[in-house]
Amino acid sequence: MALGHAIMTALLEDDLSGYELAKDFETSLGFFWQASHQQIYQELRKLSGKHWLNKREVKQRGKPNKIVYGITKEGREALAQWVFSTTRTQTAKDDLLVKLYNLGPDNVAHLAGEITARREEMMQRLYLYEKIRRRHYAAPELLPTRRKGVYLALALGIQQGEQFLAWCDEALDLLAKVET
Amino acid sequence: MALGHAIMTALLEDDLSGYELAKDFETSLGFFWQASHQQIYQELRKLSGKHWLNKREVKQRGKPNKIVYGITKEGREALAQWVFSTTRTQTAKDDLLVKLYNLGPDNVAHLAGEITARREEMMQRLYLYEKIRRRHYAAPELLPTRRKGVYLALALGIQQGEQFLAWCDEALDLLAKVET
DNA sequence: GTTTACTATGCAACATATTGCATATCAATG
DNA sequence: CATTGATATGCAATATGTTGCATAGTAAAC
Repeated sequence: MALGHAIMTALLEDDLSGYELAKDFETSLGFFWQASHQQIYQELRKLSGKHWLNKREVKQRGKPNKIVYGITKEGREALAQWVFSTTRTQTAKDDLLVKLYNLGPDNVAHLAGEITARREEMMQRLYLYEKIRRRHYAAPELLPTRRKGVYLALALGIQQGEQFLAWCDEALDLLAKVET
Repeated sequence: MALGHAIMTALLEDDLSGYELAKDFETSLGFFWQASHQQIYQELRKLSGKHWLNKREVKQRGKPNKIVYGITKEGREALAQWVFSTTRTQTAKDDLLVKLYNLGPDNVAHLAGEITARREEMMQRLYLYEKIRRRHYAAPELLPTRRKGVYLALALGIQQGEQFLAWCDEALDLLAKVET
């Protein structure tokens, strides 16, 4: 049950509501783990049922009230234990690559379009993550331990992202020479 | 329903049984799309129910008989259409990165171990994929169109893999300096 | 003052994926 | 001749994830 652990990880430093978590999962930790709000709300109820999270309602002005969750001592312990569990190697599924196996004169243009769109998307993500790195992770060796872990995740995201951009260029180049 | 399309893609050139598909999905196309045999058998029945695949039993000596599936004309058409469907951006979930967010003096050693194991795994995959590239995709520009697509998928796998190795080294280096 | 957008949470149905088990043939090992 | 391992397919239960919809408050735009 990794989603639960991802959520608890996100709650290590700040207490957050489901809505805020869902937004976070679109950025930051969400670079490595995505989840929709439906999943998050369900999981939050499960986790607080296990007493791994506690909740409290926060009244707001100008906005609907929210339910803010925090990680409990039991939660922290469960999370710490989970880190030691053996992880099955990641899944890594990507429609685009399956589609590429079906490359043909009729769909080159479409696939080139998809690759271009992905490239754009990745550029935007990279911009965001580079900004975070420059601001908070400029000197990784000097960071407190936990932050070093976050830095490494970020570094992988950035490096893979840059790699992906280079691949997009190579792919678009090759596709441009395909006869339609 | 991308699993079905991945299966049909695998059947584009050869007719295969569920068992053979499951093995294939551990290598080659499985680099980009993984599925267990249970999933594959179920999906095969669904697909032949839709007449996108046909099946025939093949009697074997020294082994149990097998059911071999082939893609039908309707299947090819559905697959060709699917390529034009818009793909939601990939999910990309990885426990290891979530775990890294939990880096601490108590678990550095364990996480370094996990990274080392991943590195090993990737080395083996890379060896396999480099071999395939050298043998079949040495001159990408000269390949027939469909093969160019396969080449690009392979190239991405290789490049991301090499990138990952470099990251592992960086990570292990940084983790080695963490006080336990 | 009505529409649009953002905040905030939730249900229900369905699709997909995982886990554990069951079955059966045959080859090779010991 | 009993065990192990590879081939080959399948069921059932559970877990996880997606899609579509519903509700409701408030702010800002038009």
